[in-house]
Amino acid sequence: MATRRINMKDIAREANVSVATVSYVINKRKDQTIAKSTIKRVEDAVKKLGYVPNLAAKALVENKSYLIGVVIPQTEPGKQFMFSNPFYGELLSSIEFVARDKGYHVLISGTDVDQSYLEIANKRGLDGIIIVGIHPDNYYEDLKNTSIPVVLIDSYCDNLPFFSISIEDRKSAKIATQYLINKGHRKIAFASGVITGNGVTYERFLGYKDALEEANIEVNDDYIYSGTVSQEYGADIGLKIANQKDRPTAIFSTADIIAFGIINGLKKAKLSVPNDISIVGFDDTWIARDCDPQLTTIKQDVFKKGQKAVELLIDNENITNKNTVLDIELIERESVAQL
Amino acid sequence: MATRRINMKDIAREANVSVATVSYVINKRKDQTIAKSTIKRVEDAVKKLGYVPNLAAKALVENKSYLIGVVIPQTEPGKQFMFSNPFYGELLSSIEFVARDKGYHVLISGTDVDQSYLEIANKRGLDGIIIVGIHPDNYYEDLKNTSIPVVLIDSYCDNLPFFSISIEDRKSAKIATQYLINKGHRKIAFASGVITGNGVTYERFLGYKDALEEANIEVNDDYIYSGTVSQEYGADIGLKIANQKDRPTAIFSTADIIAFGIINGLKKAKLSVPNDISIVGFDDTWIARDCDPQLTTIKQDVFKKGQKAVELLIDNENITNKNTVLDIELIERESVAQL
DNA sequence: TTGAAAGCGCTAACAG
DNA sequence: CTGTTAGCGCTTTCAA
Repeated sequence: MATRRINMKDIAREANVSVATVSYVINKRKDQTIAKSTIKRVEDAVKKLGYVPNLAAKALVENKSYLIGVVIPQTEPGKQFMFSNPFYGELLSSIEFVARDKGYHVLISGTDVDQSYLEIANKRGLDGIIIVGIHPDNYYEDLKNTSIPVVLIDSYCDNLPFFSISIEDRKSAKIATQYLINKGHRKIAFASGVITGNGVTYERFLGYKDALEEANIEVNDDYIYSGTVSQEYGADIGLKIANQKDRPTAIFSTADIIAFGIINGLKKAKLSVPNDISIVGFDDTWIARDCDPQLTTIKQDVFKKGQKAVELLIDNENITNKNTVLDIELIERESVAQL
Repeated sequence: MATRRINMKDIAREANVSVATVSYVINKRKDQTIAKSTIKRVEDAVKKLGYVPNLAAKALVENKSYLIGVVIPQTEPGKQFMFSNPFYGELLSSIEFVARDKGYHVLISGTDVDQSYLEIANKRGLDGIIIVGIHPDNYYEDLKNTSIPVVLIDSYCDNLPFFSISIEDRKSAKIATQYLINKGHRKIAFASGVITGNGVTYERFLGYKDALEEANIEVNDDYIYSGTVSQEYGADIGLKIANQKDRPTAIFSTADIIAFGIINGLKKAKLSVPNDISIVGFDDTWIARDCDPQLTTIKQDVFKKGQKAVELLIDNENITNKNTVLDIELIERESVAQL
């Protein structure tokens, strides 16, 4: 059998001090003054015996788990995380990196329809929860009844007592659309995932309309495509647009991956980007650079988004405004032509 | 301040029983016989007070964390998880799903060069570790010194005391290559990520050579492309192959995402798949279906791979052979032409 | 500058 | 069938 794990008592014995002292040394507590020599004895013992603190015990007494829960949207329960959109993978990556750097670890979960996430959160005594993307309303309802700090990423729920991190989705979409307008386009399509009231997609839809209105262009319902955030749906759109009677000359897509699909669909229909149709994407994930042509897109700082989320959870002492808004930037590449 | 969490003592008081009895009921212990009426009283109290067990306490006394660690390869520390290859996302998804179903949760980590993962594992008292992909040798060395069960996915380290899950990579690659040979191809290129001794890529390389040898085709070094597992590198290969003097007529790629890139690179060079060049991929991720043309590829059961990994960690009582080998299947689609 | 001891919430002998 | 109690490994008063 594996030998018993080394604990504080062992260190105390080895270093000829009490467990309290060991604890003080291990945690480098500033409010306790320990003799240099004692510190050294303890540290030597730790090294010699290979002591590693037991976080479960620490959690129990401190009532703090050093654990952050991240909820990732799934295509269907038990199926796949939405990593087909690279945005989520990049985000998770930055969350994990920043959390680990601060001594926290990341617990991931998919969503189950029947089981509330709250139970997991409470069982584990999570120190914070990061919810990515849109979820059913009752999901958020549940979460209201907890004292665990929650950060919503890419979800607009102003009335809820959660932190949120977002970009100016509406303005970003407006900028993207205006860019197209400035390039001489007036027949501009909108391509996105499902448009729901509390999601980024709706905001971006509003921004799209803002730009059109300001330019006195009427919104044409035939130019609105809304489905799933996938290259598959994008390819669908591409095909449909190619065969549309009064075809748009440009498309604003709310995700690079959709834009990517559109390009493929268009190619299949022998249309070329940007010669026949221009397109602007969103996110600036690696896909934008791997498209042919490379995608002009709205870049958001994914790393910062994850980083900020973790910081909000960990150092949320004196946060005044619960809503953090990050900057965006339009990256010009090759997918838009001047009309 | 948040009110104190409900604990067993509260339930015991409410239900007029002892904490031991509460524990027995909560855990539905078969070895204890409890009066129906008592059970009901306890369950009612649990519901009334909204009791949720504290896993940290349970972990402390049981010496069991119900936590499984998953190590995902990263492009660089602090950069991104390798989710640009959809395979990893799908795998993680299935691991999380199966684990949760069994009452375990999943802790994810990237890899740090300087800090051993072992420390995290020990601190958390992980019940199991799943290592995905290839890592530096010292990574595995560290892990040998732990009593935590380890499952290696897609890594060949026979001499190490770990479980492993794999497919017959060598045979799979041979099947793929033979398929190409049977279609009349003799100039067959090999495209992969870095080829290292303990990785799947090397095995697949061997399988590729096996098939060639059996067909008396000499291995041509000019046909071996080895770089990173990315669409970007694939696009590179595509371009290079297009301009190659004695161009191959077919390519076997060890990852769909590379194959996908190759197709794009080839297209850019005005070559068409499969008319000019045939290609077989590997994994059967969503990318294979989203390619144009759709990719003929080796399908591996990613869900089962994740599921098996979790099962090995949790129910590893009487496992006889440490190496689990899963089946594969060649999926015929549109990317290969008869010569 | 250090240590004794209580207790975090839970499980598991063991006793009744 | 149910309760008492001793820890699990750690932090933290409080006392020395």
